[in-house]
Amino acid sequence: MSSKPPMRDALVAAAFQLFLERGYEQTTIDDIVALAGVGRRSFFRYFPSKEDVVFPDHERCLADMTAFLASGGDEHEPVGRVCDAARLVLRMYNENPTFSVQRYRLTKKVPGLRAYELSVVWRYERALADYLRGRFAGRPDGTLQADVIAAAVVAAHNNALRSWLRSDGQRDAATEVDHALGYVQSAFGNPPASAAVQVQQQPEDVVVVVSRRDAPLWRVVQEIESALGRD
Amino acid sequence: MSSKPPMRDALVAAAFQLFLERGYEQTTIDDIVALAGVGRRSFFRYFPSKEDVVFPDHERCLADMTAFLASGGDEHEPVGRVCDAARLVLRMYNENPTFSVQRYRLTKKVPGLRAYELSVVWRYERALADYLRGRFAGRPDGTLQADVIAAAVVAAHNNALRSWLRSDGQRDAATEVDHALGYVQSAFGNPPASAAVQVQQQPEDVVVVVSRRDAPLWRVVQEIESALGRD
DNA sequence: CGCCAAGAGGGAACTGAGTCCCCTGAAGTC
DNA sequence: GACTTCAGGGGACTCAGTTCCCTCTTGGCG
Repeated sequence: MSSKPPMRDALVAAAFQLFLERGYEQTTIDDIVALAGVGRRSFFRYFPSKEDVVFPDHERCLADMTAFLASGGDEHEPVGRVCDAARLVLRMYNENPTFSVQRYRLTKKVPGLRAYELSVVWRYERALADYLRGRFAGRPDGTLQADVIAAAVVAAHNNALRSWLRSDGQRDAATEVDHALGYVQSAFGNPPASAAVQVQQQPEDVVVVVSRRDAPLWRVVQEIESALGRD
Repeated sequence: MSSKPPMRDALVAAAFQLFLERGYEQTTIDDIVALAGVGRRSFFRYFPSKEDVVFPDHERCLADMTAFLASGGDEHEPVGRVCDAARLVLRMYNENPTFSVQRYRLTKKVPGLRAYELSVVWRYERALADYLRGRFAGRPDGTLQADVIAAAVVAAHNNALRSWLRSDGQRDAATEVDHALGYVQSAFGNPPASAAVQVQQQPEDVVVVVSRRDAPLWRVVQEIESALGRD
């Protein structure tokens, strides 16, 4: 277990105090280190850039997510797995709601912080997409499907997250995210593994597909694709 | 028609020459303006930041996209509409393939440029999502669906775009993008136009779809979706 | 006890992006 | 011909981020 450096927390606290009372761009690194009572050099020891102090826990969360995805679990369904990985991010936000809401207000106002947040979110999305690419290896459009599903999961997660943040943490974050991710799973298939689909090929350039009405759409599409003989 | 300032183009040319021969971070603004034979102040007249010179045409393209989406077209199906909007971006890349490939190599290497590109892509995604939010107004999960579909369209577009850029522009960009967007439409869409598909509903919770083998997949999916009674 | 190695923290100078203010000169316009 | 206007330039300034080197502690070991 790594011991928590109090200096790092002191810098975050000092930074947010100044950001909130005078604005992000109006606060210099020197202001922060002066308030924290440390040297300017020490700031950059803990945070590689000024933006990083606004997202002090994302590095750890990203490591958690990659560890979660790397830790096997290949018996689970891939889309559900990345949805669970996305829930890890929500959990981090939920651990410190007031801080998350303050940061949300900040990033909403400052374009530079919005841009930085995008690069953070992008790394999460890459982690999910890379995992799905591994699981989809061999499928015809494996990387395409992996990228699209990862983007959809992140978008759904962020939609719910932001709606929760806008409510000042009043509503239930987990419920909102579950609902949003449910939409993605319904679109890309949370297969109940059974999926009763029968395919018969007939002559004359015609394909007949017989499907149970409640079969997941993606499963039907998969069968049609192979029946049509697309690469 | 706005007259094209040659100075702007000269700055882009000088910048890329130096970026390619010595690297992005190793090139200062002073190097660029010295090579272009203009004053340092003039650089920032045309480009608000050093990153902007790498994406000189995205501002115009984003304006084109918002104009396209704002210009009615509400008789068209929403998902197909945003797919067409995404194709505008591809068209811009395709207008200058060698430049696009050079820029791709650059952004792939320089983290700062990758981050900046994300903020550019994000603005496209917001434009698509805002349009869809308008079209989906009133639906239960309208904004959720809009955000997710916009993200999926952008991800599919970028997947195909990058695969084309990696091939040095050898493969056909339009074909790749059409295929990628077709996947998204098959997951979310109910698209337009013709295809020889017959649908018969039978009792007993079963659907039979008869399709010509060369029918476009998205069209088949559309018929299945409506046959299955999905909203 | 003295010595040394290592590492946390600090200070000062430097680079380079981006901003501000004001100057110059070359058009038009009346 | 005086006046405005505006693209362009020059130079000083701020601030983020880097580099180099210093100090102080800590702790191990002879």
